[in-house]
Amino acid sequence: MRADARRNRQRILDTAYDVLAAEGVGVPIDEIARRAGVGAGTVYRHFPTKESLIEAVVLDRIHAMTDKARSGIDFTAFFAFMVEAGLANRAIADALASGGYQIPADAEAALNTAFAELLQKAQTAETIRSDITPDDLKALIVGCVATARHRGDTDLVQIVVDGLRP
Amino acid sequence: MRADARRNRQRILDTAYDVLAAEGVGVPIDEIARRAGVGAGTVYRHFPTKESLIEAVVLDRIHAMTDKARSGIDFTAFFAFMVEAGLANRAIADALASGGYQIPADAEAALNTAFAELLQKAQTAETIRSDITPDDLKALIVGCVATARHRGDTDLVQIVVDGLRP
DNA sequence: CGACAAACGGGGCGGGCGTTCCGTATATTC
DNA sequence: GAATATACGGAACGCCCGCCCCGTTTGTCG
Repeated sequence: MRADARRNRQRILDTAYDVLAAEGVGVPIDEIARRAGVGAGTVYRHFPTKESLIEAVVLDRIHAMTDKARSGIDFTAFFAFMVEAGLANRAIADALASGGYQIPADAEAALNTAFAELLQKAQTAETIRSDITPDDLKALIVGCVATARHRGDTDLVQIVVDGLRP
Repeated sequence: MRADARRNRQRILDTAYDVLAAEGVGVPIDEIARRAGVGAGTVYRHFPTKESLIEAVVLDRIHAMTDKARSGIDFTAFFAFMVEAGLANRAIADALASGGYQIPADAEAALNTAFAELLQKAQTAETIRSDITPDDLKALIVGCVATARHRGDTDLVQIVVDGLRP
């Protein structure tokens, strides 16, 4: 692979990350190309469809979330972290909420596992109600992101966390 | 106004209600026109823009919500009713969540007042934490709709309601 | 029934956006 | 430095959708 090609690929990824986080998945490819200082054709050479570009960007965030869940973080803090991530990154929120973009199965499975372990630990420690499932939590996070976006802050997340106590 | 014009106007409104509820605001006007059995031109004669048609449909729902709030309903039931309404009607959910479509000021004010009174009563009766504002509640409803849509049911709403107790 | 205004329908226009194409430029190799 | 493969940019294409236009139809009224 030529050096300029590799450089451009990285520039596109970095720019796409910023623009998608700020604007969400509705942003035109031309806009990402313009801000990255390349032509639209160059974007399409590296990522065959718009969807594949978004997938590449989202995948990186999924990995970050998985790492966070495995880092020994406390459950409540992780919940807050996820909501912050959704609030800061419209593309992530869209991808999680609508399910329109499918994440590679192994990456999603890894996140799910790390996620379930964290929940299990919190339930064993009786911090969280035992009748909550990982799927429940994902749905609640999606809801908290919507709430936080509507309000502009994450203050109300505490209410949901309170409701999760045994 | 000619009889056929009035009939068509009503058909368009009824159809738009169904289609918007099912598909959300992204649905093309042509689709609404087709299902109503009229041409697109006819839709635009009655409603000068797409936005004005959506507004007309949403306004009707706002009135229904206001009536419900004034009906002496119990707070928790009203909360559930609002979430159900958002779940059943994507256009309502979009309109509430994004704020992209502005509702006539008097209709919105009436809903807000009825809403605040209901909350006030619940707080006086010590059913709901006293530090919650009407705006907080609206944001939480938006979040519950997102959660419910993601899950397909409203089971998790109880968690938020639990978190609202004093 | 006839005349006229009102309403209808759907083809068409314009703008936006995803995607492709190709003439040009540049990195690499010898 | 020449030859070649690789990559670049942005014009162009096709599709979708909101909105408009106008020839045709239909309701209304004397």
